[in-house]
Amino acid sequence: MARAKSEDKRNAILSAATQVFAERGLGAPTSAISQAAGVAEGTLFTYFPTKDELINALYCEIKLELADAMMSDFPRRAGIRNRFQHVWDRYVSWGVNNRAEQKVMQQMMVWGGLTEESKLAGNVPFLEIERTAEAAVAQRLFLDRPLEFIRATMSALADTTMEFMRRHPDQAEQYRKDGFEMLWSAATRKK
Amino acid sequence: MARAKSEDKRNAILSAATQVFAERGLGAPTSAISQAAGVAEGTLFTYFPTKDELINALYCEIKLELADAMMSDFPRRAGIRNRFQHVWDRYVSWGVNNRAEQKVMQQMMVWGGLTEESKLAGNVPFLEIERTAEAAVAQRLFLDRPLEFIRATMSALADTTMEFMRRHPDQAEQYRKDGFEMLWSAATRKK
Amino acid sequence: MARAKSEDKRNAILSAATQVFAERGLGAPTSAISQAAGVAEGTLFTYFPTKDELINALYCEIKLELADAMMSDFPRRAGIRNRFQHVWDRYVSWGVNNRAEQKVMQQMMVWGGLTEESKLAGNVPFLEIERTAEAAVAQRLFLDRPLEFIRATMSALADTTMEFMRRHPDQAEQYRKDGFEMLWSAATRKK
Amino acid sequence: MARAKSEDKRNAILSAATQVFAERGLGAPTSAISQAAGVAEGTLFTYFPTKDELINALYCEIKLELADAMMSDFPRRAGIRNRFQHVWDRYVSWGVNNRAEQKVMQQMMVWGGLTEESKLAGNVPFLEIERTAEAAVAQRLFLDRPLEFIRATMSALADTTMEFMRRHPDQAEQYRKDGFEMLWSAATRKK
DNA sequence: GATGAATGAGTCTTCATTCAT
DNA sequence: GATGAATGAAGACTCATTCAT
Repeated sequence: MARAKSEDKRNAILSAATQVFAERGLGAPTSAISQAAGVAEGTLFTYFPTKDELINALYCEIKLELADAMMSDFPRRAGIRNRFQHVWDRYVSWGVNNRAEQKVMQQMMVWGGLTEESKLAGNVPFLEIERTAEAAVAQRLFLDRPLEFIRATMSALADTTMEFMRRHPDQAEQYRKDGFEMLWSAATRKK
Repeated sequence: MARAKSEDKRNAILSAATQVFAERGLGAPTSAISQAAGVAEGTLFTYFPTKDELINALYCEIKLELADAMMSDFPRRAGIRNRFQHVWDRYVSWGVNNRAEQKVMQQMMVWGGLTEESKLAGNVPFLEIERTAEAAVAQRLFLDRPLEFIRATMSALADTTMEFMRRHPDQAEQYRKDGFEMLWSAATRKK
Repeated sequence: MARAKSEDKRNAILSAATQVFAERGLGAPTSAISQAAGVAEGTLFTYFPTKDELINALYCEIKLELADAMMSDFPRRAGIRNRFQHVWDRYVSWGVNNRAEQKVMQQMMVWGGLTEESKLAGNVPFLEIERTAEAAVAQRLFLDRPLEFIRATMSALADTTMEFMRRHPDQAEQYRKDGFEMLWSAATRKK
Repeated sequence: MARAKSEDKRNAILSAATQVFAERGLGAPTSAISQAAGVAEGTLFTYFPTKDELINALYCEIKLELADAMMSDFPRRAGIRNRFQHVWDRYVSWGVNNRAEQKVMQQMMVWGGLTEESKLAGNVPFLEIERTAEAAVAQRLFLDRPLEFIRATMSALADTTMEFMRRHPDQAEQYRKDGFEMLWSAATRKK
């Protein structure tokens, strides 16, 4: 095979896309992305045949990155609360430190072009959390709600929490803790 | 005087914009909107000088409509929990019954072009809720968090709740109640 | 007849058109003109059925005004040089004091839409000058060139002269005199 | 490297613009130009980012072409009269043979969008004429008028002359000579 | 007659995608 | 594979003109 597709270039494009989309929205031109990535306009299309596929790929990529941040050192043997606490802490930290990624994520969620395939792929890395939640439901610790509902709730509370952590960096730690307490109160069964 | 600018036509355009944006995103062409509204392409621009201004106007309009739905019959004299329950019920009902509006709302929130003016105007009708929340904080019923944080949390939980009410209409009632319990648990101080 | 067309309004439109065209070129929208004239957009079209006809009418109007400035007090009985001097002085003075009109004139001359009719009508008031020139040619005082050529030359030299009078108001008088000398030297036969 | 920007294509566009503008005025649509140039509508904009910049570029181009026509074989060592005669002859010949360019030139002069930069660039090639005129003034051959005044006069007389040469091709030679005599008489000091 | 909202063809410009080099 | 010029289908917006009031 002649010159192989370069992983570096692919990453440069995804990374540029993140920055550009975060600043200008998903409507930003592909030319802005290729420029930011330091490659030619046409090159983008040898890595991603269409803009839509680029966005879908970026979605999966960010989800993977996020999963990596959330799930590394996941305390499989710890109690349920600690496992959730771990996930929560990692999630909001990631969001605060990766604002561009998080902004783009939000835009992708209201965008119309995500394929089912991408959505599914994006969820895979979070199965372990689902399993933990299932356990919590089984133990009658959590309300018996669909897992998706729990995930959506966590996600929503986390977004809000991140926003305030960013705005008030000096109280970030407090917001993170409070946020988790809110989540925990919301999710768990009252006696 | 010549034909006066018709309130009907203005509404037709805003209404068409809601449907079109909900289906195709804010990137949808203005021509699709004028067509859906049954007016000429140019007419749209006699009512809204630019697409951005149309979107901003639509934002204000929907916020107003939502406020109307939420705040009518607001039980000013009831207890705090009842007042929030009222707001919550109205909000999620509105969202379920006005999916297009709600979808467009979500898109506008991640769009980059809302003016500060629009944001301010959009918040005015919700001042009474803010005051109720202030009272709750003062009574040490709610955690002492910024009002904005409380609002954002409510908004986030409501969006999630609506989504599930729509997907499972037969359990809609249950989701609505549970959602409020979650909100209440999240917001109030534990003893 | 019901309300007659108002001469005032017609004049207001022509006057506004002069200012607007001078500032923004003949491409300026008719709406800018009607606004400047203080009439409704549609009103313009009851006085001038199309934009082209407005421009043509304006051409005639300005030519008439110019003729009036140039030919009033024309010294019919004076010598040829004095008669030309009179015309020259009046012409450049008018141009200096009516910059907008003169600017619009220049634009109309390179515009493609003047009708033959307008051009003819515009020339009528200047017949007396032509006749003077004819006399000068007959007396072998002027070179035997077409009258049009003489007029064009005068016009060209005058435009240049005006421009410099405007730029250097303190030497305006000098430029006017010199300009005439140049014209006279250019037009008359050398011995 | 990919296809390089083609000088040919750039020229085709400028050339097409000249024809189209000459026939329809500067208000002519860019689409008419790209069509006349045999390129896609979008291509025009890879060579000239806006219509205004196209017009400015065309202005510079035509001025350069004109300078080339006027200044080649310029008899630097000849007497002042001969040097002017050379310039005059070349100028009017160029104008007669390049009517479209000359027409467009006239339109550009009354257009509002020429940048100072373009105006300056357009004048550079004519510096040698300025120097000749300066010499003539120094020798007290020419009236002591600003160089710009002399240039404007020459330009004005030349435009008139060209017009008549075109209309009466059989007497073109005569008009050219007479025109120069007029210019010379106008410019030089009377004894 | 006067008004100004309504119209829709026309304008400049953008941009995802293709393809010659 | 990489490049960036070429393409042409949109898209937002303008404007001369019409016509309901």
